Amino acid sequence: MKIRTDYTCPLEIVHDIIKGKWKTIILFQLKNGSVSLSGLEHGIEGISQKMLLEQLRELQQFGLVEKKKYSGYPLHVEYYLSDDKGIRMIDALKIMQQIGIDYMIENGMEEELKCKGIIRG
Amino acid sequence: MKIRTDYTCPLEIVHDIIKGKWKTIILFQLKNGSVSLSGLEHGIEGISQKMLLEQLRELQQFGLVEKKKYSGYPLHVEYYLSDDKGIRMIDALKIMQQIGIDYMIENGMEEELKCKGIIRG
DNA sequence: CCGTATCCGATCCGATACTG
DNA sequence: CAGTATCGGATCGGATACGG
Repeated sequence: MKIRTDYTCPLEIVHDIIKGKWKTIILFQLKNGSVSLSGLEHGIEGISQKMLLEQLRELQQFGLVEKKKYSGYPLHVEYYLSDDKGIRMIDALKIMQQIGIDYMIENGMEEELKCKGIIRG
Repeated sequence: MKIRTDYTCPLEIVHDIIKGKWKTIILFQLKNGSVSLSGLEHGIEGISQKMLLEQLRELQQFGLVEKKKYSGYPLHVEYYLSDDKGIRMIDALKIMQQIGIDYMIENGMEEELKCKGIIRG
């Protein structure tokens, strides 16, 4: 993805930052600290390596995620949220997640939440 | 759009709620009170009527937006944010908007913001 | 003014194969 | 373990025409 330089509205950027099937999930996976690529791949059910890397690259370009490489073999990198934009995006996503939880409860999908340990049974 | 009933993760819902090019912008247009369809169409540059109606319908299905019809001619309806999910989504979007503003400032797009009156020049 | 339907190009994303 | 490249089906979104 080529990053645009002609945004005229902050919400356009917001859309580009979070669009796609996986970005919000990837960000949430990072909210408790840095994770390796394979850790993310393992933690996110159904994602392909291609999508994971592609979306991580975009999140880095927008300054929400950073990467640290450790030298030596086997290769090892860690992805983590940036102090400013990344952390604040989590704050916003937590509000949205609660909206999603409410929606699930209102629409009879409470059991799935209990299974995942998101709410108490 | 057929609404799913098999969500297993609240963030999936979040994604469905905000996905698409226009949803965040539509929600923001409603943050100061109810607006008619034509008002929205006028206020959102570049949106087609088809997309506007389609996205409004989805936002209603997720419980973020509600609609009131006034009888009489010419036909008149007003769209507005729901007290619970709609308002809270705006809280989240405001945080995200600020991230977008920061991004624009950091990347030399400050002038556009001043033109729109989002920040002071 | 409000809302629906269809056509069609652009984009997204999953599968797969390959490199360092 | 980390990352790139390509192909093809599914979905998105703009234009346009039509109906209440």
